[in-house]
Amino acid sequence: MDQNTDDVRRKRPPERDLDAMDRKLLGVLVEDATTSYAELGERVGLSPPAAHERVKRLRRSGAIRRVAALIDPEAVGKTLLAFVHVDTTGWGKTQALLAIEEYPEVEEIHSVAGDTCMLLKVRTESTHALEGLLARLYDTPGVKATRSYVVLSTYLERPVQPGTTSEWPAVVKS
Amino acid sequence: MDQNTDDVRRKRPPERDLDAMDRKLLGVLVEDATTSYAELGERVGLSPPAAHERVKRLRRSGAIRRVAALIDPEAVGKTLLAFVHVDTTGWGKTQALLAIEEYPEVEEIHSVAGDTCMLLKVRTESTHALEGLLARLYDTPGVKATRSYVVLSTYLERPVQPGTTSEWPAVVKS
DNA sequence: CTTGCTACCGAATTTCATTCTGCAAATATG
DNA sequence: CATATTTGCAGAATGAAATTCGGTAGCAAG
Repeated sequence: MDQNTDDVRRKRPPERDLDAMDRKLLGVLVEDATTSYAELGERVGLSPPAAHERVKRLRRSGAIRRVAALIDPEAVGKTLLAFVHVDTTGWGKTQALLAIEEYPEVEEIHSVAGDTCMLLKVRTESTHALEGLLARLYDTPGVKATRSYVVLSTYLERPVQPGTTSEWPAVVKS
Repeated sequence: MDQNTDDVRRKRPPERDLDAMDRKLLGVLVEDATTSYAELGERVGLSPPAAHERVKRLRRSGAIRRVAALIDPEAVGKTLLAFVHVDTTGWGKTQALLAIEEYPEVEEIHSVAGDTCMLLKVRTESTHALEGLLARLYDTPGVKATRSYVVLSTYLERPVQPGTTSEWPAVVKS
């Protein structure tokens, strides 16, 4: 086998679909990724090495993007959360978008269908800092207008859930 | 000095402010929480036990809420993301809110200031599933109206960042 | 029936998290 | 100013966990 440097993962995406066992593993790891493989295996009915093997595959396949420490925004002074709708002059990878990506207060950037173009999730230390961000936005070429929704309380905020088997009964058989 | 029951850290929240070193540690752990303490220490200029000690404190103090596996939504079939504005009849911990919290598609619930009451971030497998969720919302007591913004592309999506020292020069001296 | 492959288990190995023991600087105390 | 007291850290020792290593059962293809 010549092949370029034993580069194993010749095909990333088609790494087979997730089965119920994978979902269970993801369910545990989403809640607490520090769970030992011993306990992990016990929780889903697998030996530690088997659990490890599957988790390794989930990481390689990209189903698990990464493992991250989730920070309390308050602890780092980010006390203000807001959603900002932005109207721009163009679509796609515009100059405005490239600029906005660099702003550290911005956590999310989506283009949306509706009466606006872009939707930002931003976190700042104060209303004053938010004003500063908005000022920068209006100075950004391509930004026409913005509309902000300041969050008063957050009742729920959780990462992507794996979902249960019962949720996808209508799978396309192809 | 009477000591109240050896209770060391008598107060959880005021566990001292984060210094630059803590920020650096958080910066690394937000990107990859599987980093070993050896490498972690090397990256920030600390011995493995010292790094461990500080991270332990960050966990205890709540600055690190938890460590989680971040899942690729596509991998679990959640191909559709939308933000849903909801107008309700009341405020705060209403009956509607309690019901919505149970919907597995809902990732975030915020109450916001603006021309709406609540803002949801929801992820479903299809437009059809979104319709199902909206139907459930309208059946929920207290829900008056909804307005949805369907996400076409996501350009940026990252967890809470620790921020750099240079970002808070205007700290209140008290 | 044989071969090749996949997913698993139990045991062995190695790596790393965690603990322990001073030590030094900072801070408080007299 | 001198002396306790505390805090944060490094190096070594310990223990637990990740990871590796055969070996086996189930299954599809030849």
